[in-house]
Amino acid sequence: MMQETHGRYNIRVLERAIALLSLLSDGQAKRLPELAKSIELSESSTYRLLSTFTSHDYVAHDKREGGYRLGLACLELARAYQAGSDLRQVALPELEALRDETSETVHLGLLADMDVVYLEKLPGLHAIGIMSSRVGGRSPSYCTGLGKALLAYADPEMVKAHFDGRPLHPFTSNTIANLDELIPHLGRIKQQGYALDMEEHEPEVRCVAAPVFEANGKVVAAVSVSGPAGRIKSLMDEQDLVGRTVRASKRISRDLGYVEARAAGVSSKETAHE
Amino acid sequence: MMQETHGRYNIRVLERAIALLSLLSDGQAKRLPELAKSIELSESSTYRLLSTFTSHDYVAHDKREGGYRLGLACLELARAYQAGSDLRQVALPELEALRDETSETVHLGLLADMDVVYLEKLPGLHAIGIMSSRVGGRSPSYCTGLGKALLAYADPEMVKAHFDGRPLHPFTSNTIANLDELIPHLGRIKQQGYALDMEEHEPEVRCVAAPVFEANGKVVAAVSVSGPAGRIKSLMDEQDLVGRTVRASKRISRDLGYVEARAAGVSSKETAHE
DNA sequence: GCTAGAGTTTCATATAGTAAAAGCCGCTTT
DNA sequence: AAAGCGGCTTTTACTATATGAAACTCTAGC
Repeated sequence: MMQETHGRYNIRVLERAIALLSLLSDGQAKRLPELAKSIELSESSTYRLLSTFTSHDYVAHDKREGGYRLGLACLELARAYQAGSDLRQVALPELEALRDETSETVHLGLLADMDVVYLEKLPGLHAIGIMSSRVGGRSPSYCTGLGKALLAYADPEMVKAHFDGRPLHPFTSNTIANLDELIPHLGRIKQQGYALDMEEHEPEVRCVAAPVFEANGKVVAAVSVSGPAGRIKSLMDEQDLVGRTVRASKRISRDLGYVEARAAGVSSKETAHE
Repeated sequence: MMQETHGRYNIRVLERAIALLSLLSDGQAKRLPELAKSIELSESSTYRLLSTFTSHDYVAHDKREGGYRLGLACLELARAYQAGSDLRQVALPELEALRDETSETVHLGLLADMDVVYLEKLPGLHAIGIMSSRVGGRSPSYCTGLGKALLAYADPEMVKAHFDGRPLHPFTSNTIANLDELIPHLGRIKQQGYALDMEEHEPEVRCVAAPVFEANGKVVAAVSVSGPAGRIKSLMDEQDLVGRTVRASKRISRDLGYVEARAAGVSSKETAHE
């Protein structure tokens, strides 16, 4: 009657159970009393939640240093999620081709709560451990190639509403840390059909990104190629990196059932480009 | 009073909720009536479970083809699990070094229900998409390098009990598909400290694997290098692949706090080899 | 050996998950 | 079109079951 966490007719215990998983999602082992306090539940009840999770390996009790952590079943869930993802299945061959063409790191990502979440990462040949992104991990959207490509096609009102008031942290001197600048910038990205990240998140790292459309015409994901500023610049100048990236994203879109230019009037207003 | 699913004092709803996730873990989208039938719950209650999961993105409702799938939160959980895993953190640099030395695919895995589960995979330079293993995925243990290295150090009674009666599928003509052969074979692996997979799971694919010990002396994982039979043979003959693999696994063990030869009598019987 | 703090179990009570039933789409069928 | 169907959503009344308090165990530290 006060804290309407989410949804409308959800099951309480499950909500709390999920809250527990979220608490454990920072990777730190946590003790029972702390967890109980955090989800505002008695220790005995919290114990039973953890216990249930533990017997299914979603949570593990760390004998060594005490406390609870996430368990192996979490990994297995993710593999299952990926196995069931049409998008990933369809995109993978194109991503591999793009990586092979460029030798740079290729990402597939989507927007979740206005953050970028990485769905797939194919490390470039030279970039073994240097890129910090991880599949399932998040990055800010307003200052990354993937993020901007996705924001450009999101509902502008939603974008404004989300970032309004929220400070845009200027990671580098190139970061567009101002909503009034960002909005028209996104407009331009939508016009041209691709986004660039000119060292806006990390110095010396640049990136080219393009949106992926699903059959209903919505943008569901984006593809990017990123690497050291110098090499990305060369690839853009000499190898048509932008074109390659856009073409890869279009092939994925096509394989998802998207048809680019719907010709005549099936319904009244389609492809309302600008 | 009849079906004691697991544990002793677990929370019913959570058990059912977890059962739902398991059902969805084959990647196929499933419809409400089917799910309800499978977990033996009314559709309305099943709906509320799914609904709760959905509002937290653990489950997604597939508009296109109908039915429910796993959601994005599953991916994010896995990333969190990996972030919190000491083992993975410690092992990663060594795995990278091993991959760079050999240019072949390197795996880190552990035993779960007598199967191998992959914790990490670093694809070899030449083996882009050819190896089917995925992080979080499973493989049989009795016919893989990782699996045999792990089984060799597991409780022999457990191993026997698990495989007894269960047919060992002969994937290739080299597969040890017989428990009476397998047990002594595992004994030899334990003696020599490493395992070989001589095309026992897939033809033309060989593998060298070695166990990783944690501080308390238990084997928690294993490391492997695998690739095409010819290249693996060359690496073994000319580059001491076995030695490299064993040394990498020992470095990881050391970094986990394991001390190889405990000298004098702390307790009565330590390092009870054989 | 004693204390403290984490983890575990028990039990009575009321909360909250349950099934049934009815309503709501978006299909296909007639 | 209208009717029928199947998957999904919402409501309601009932009671199974999750809950907190309290008692208990276990380990580690003083």
